[in-house]
Amino acid sequence: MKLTREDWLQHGMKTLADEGFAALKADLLAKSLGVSRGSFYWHFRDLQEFQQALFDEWHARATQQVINGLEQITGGSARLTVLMRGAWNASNRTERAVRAWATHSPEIATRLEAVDKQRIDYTASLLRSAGLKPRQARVRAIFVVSAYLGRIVLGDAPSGSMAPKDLDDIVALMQSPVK
Amino acid sequence: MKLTREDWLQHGMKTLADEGFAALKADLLAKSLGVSRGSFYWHFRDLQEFQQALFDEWHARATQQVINGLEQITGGSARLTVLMRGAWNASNRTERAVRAWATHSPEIATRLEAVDKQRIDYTASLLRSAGLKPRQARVRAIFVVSAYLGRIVLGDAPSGSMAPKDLDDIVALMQSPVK
DNA sequence: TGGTTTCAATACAGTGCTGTATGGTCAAGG
DNA sequence: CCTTGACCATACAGCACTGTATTGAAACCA
Repeated sequence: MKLTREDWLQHGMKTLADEGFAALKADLLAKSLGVSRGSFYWHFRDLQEFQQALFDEWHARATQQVINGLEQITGGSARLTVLMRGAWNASNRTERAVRAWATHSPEIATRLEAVDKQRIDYTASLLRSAGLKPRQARVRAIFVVSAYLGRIVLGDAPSGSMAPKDLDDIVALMQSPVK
Repeated sequence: MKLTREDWLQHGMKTLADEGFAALKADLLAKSLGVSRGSFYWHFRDLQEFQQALFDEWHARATQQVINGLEQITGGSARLTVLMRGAWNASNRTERAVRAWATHSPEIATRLEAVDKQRIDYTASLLRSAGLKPRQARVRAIFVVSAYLGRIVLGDAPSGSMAPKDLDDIVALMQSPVK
């Protein structure tokens, strides 16, 4: 079976989502693709290169696309609502796996930190355009992004009981100035 | 050097906090204790037994003590404030390590889920006694606990810029009924 | 057609761990 | 003082994986 580098990455993404980072081994991937590791080491210098590439793939798909997509929506307030709904309703198995991955790979952890920072900055900008003062916007942005990340490590079970309506309540709360 | 089972667990806790779960290997622990693995396998049947015991140790220290300590404070509203401050200001390297650990050990993950559920229930009860309706209390409890967990996986860097005052603002927000 | 490039199979040595088997040491207590 | 039991060292086989070297086969191009 003849494969390309992209086939491997594609399969890597699926494996990451389905079985977690622990399955990102050359021989396991090769076995599940029905080839030998010889193929893997043809397309990638070593495991590290593969994993870096896979992270790039994820980052490109997930974060950038989300931000770009949101830019279409005009109102800053509506953007936060859309963002939160997407974040909390999607099952996000992949992001969960990436997070777990970062806990045992310093390289991934470093890259993920940058992504988180990006998210906080963006959320803060949305809150500012909803009328909050910069300082307050930043504090709440940290809180909101933390909640999003927490929801991911928490899994679907508890947060499953949250309806869109419940979420909107919280979004409204986070946008309201302190009394 | 003559050691007891408790010495091993103690050292395990320190190692977990300092170097993460990846350092919870029989031979690494033995080396850093200045003994051989023979000692380890004297006190513990296998790695799994050691890790289960270590988790119990953590759970006993962390969660139960926190809850018991809070029971001393009378006002439910004050409790939430105290809880949040403690959660957000402590560096919590250990809990971070435990979370990472859970991502690659199904046994630990299962036990940790139970702990999270416990935390949500407790937080919801605090919010109810602050005057929120049960449904709303539960939704916000999930959000608050998520934020706490997210803060842990996020690390200290971003949330370091949050003063106690900022946190109190958020606590007040979470306790206020939706307008 | 034959030669080159592109991709894959196989076999190998090496690493970092696990758990087990067996024997050694030292302190306490008859 | 000699034994027993608690504790540790050492050596071994095994497993799951890595990366490398070499050979093999198919696909494209001259």
